[in-house]
Amino acid sequence: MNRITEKHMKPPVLSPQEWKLMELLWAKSPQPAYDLIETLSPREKWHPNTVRTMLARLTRKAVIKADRYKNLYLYSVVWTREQLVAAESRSFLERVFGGAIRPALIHFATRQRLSPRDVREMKKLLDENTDHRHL
Amino acid sequence: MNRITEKHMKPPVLSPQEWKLMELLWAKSPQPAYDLIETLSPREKWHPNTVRTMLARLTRKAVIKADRYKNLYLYSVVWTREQLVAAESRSFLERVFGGAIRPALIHFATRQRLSPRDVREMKKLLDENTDHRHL
DNA sequence: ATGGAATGACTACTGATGTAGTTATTACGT
DNA sequence: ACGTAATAACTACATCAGTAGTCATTCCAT
Repeated sequence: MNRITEKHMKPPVLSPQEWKLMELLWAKSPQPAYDLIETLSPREKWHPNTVRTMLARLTRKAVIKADRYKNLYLYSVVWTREQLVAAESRSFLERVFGGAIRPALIHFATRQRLSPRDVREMKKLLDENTDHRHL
Repeated sequence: MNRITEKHMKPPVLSPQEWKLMELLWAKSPQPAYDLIETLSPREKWHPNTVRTMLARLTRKAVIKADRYKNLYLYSVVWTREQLVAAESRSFLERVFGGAIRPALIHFATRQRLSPRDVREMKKLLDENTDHRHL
């Protein structure tokens, strides 16, 4: 199997299905294909080969790596969840909000009733991230 | 040209290139293909036929509509920008944050230094969207 | 009425994604 | 040492996105 693991690259944007697989690997890594299939076959109704194909492709794209152990591979993450979230967010902001965070924040803040606790937390975060040199 | 315009459907998720085209149509609608090509060919270096293909596909997907005028079509939007932003956001939240807005807000709020003005505005929005019946 | 430019329609090709079938390899139990 | 079950590897195929070439139609100017 191809094991290109070019580091110091930007993490890529993943497809919806790939995210589901990755969530499992972030929860526990490394894992053999078998375990992932065990989890995903019932939950997502994926054929075992489908899981294997996705693992192979993610490995080729160096999103995960595969270490041989006996007759099987142990798959592990290469990027942290945070790195991939950041990549996905950048891509999303770029497409939808022209790269600007402010309108995105506004969009999300106004889209859903937030509990007073959420609001308190958000305000705290906002304070911590205020740049007072600005303007 | 196919003119399925099934209304009362969920707006679809668009590709990055499609967003660029749509931005022009939201800025001015209707527009003939020619005008869009004029704008996009230099800016995005798209071949005229590429623009036409995208217009045809967007029309088939009922994201825009095409009204014949003489020997050409006038393209106009079917969905508001807000509706498409909402669809894209849902898809993004689903993939990356398991559908939860809170972690997304937190992610964006902590990703960038925000100006005091931004923070004031955000706090105002948060207050307006606090659901006091919560919890 | 006719020919040419503009426009639309159709076709094509590559790469990614989602899904899974088929074949080859390998490690382990007997 | 050998057969078999597990695993990996390879192949397949549809759909969509991105990009653009080619063929068909149509309107207008002469």
